[in-house]
Order: sequence, then structure tokens, then C-alpha cells
Amino acid sequence: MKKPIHTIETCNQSIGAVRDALYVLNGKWKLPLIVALAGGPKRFKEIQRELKDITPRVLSKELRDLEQNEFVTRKVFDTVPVSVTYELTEYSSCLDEIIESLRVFGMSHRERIIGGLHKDPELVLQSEEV
Amino acid sequence: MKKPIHTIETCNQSIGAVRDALYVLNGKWKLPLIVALAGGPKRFKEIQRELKDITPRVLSKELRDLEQNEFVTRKVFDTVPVSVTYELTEYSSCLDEIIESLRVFGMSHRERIIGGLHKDPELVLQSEEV
DNA sequence: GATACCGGTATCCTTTTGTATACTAATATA
DNA sequence: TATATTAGTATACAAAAGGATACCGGTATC
Repeated sequence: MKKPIHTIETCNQSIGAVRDALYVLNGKWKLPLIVALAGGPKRFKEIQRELKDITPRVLSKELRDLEQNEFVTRKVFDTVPVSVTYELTEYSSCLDEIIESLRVFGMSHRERIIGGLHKDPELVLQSEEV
Repeated sequence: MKKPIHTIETCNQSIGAVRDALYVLNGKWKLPLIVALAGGPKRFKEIQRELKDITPRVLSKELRDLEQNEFVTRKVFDTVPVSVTYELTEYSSCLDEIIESLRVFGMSHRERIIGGLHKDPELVLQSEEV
């Protein structure tokens, strides 16, 4: 008899892994922030202007999160006044694949929910303009 | 000259799609709940017992979310007292692929963060036992 | 001298998310 | 008669995420 593939431990481990993955992208601003930085290094205020409505408090925290996940590097330049840039790392490109698969899934799911004349799509879909 | 692939609209649309996708799996209990139902239809109390610590209020809400996303069907049986079962739909299997890619990413990311002797992995990784 | 820019931080507040606890009505069991 | 079971709901609360606003010290511009 074969060993079971799904033990309680491996299963919980998998749940943890998926949760870690989701955690990396969680919150309102991670994705827009990654997209903003995809165009090259940017300065703090520059990002803040691009992501209309993000407060410096939140931006600062989101950038720190991405930095700790090694998706972003922070560079301080010795100018007056100091300038600080944030830049996506090489490693961050490993997000591309998973973001793409989330995108594909999200698009088709949205089609299904809207196309199926769901009673209240706004309960199901998060992004606006349903 | 070619049309740009990344216009502001398509880009925002993509962000929305990814956000919708993440929204489907968000929260503390969606994943454990899906895993619990992967073993076949289960009744409310049965699930509640399996997911130790989930309160009926939250379980009820999570099940409703999954139902509205068409990942779960609710069936009421005319027994006394009534029994109600929850079951994954065919459609829910479209989650498999994306959950698997999240799992793979999550595992390797966790390895990287822990293996890289990150100062405080608990700031970065969400699932316990870092 | 007044104002604006830079990269944030401090403090307080609101919204969202999840928890705790108690409760329902009908039936079965002890 | 007392208790447990079913599938939840009601009310109140705590914790987490995010927003609003003001502020810092140093320089440049008006």
C-alpha cells in the first residue's frame, strides 16, 4: 500500500505556504506599488504622486514590507537633500508568473460572475466598475 | 509604430483582476475551508468541528462567500432536524491550478527567507512555526 | 522672510475582519 | 425532566488595516 500523499502535516504545510504567498501580495497597495516600480526605480514622493491617495504612512509601511520580502531595494543617495530610490529586485521577477496566473484567473472569474447574471456581483468581485 | 501593450486602462484592469482573484481566497479561513470540503460534502457542524476554533458566525459567512463565488453549493435535506451539506462545485476545480502555483511560490519564498537568515522572518512570513 | 520640496514619523480616528457568547426551535436521548 | 443535537442568527467586542492631519530639519525658491 502506498503512503498517502496528503497527510495532515503536508496539508497544513501547504496551507501555510499558500497563506505566505497571499500575504506577500496582500493589502490594498502592494500590487499598484509593484506595478509603479515595474517602470524602473522611483523616489518616495514620486511614488506617492503616482499612487494617488496613498498616505506617506501607508506607503512607508508597504515599501518596508516589500523590502523585507526582498522584492524591493532602498537606496539612499548622498545629495542635499538626500534622495531615496526604491527599485524592484531581480528576485521580484519570480512574482511575475504568479501574478499572471492570478490575473488570468481573475479575468475569467469576473466574466463568469458578471456573465452569469449574478444577483449582486459587487458582493463577489472586489474591483470597482462591475 | 506598435500599439503599446500596457496602457493605463489595461494595466488597471489587470490590477483589478488580480485583486478579484486574491479576494476569492482572502481571509483566515477560506483555504482551510476549501481543503476541508475537498474530501467531499460535509455538514455545517461537521466543518465547524474539523476547523477547530472557527465560530459559527464566521463559518456561515465564509460559506456564503464561497457559495456566491460558485465554488460551493449548499443543499438542504428535508430530514428532521434538517441537514445541510456544503460541497465543492465542478467549477471550484479551476482554483486548483492557482492554489498550486501559490503553494509552490510560497514554499520557495519561505525557504529563501529562512535560509537567507533573515533578521526577523516572522515579519515576513505569516504561517506559524518559522 | 514666506513658502515649497524632500523622506519620512507621530498621533489619532475609522473601517474591516474576526472573536465571544448567548440564543433559537424542533427533536432525540438519558 | 434535563440535556444534547441540528443550522445557524444576534449582539457586543477586540484586533488589524488603513486614512487624516500635522509635523520634523534642511535646502531652494519667490
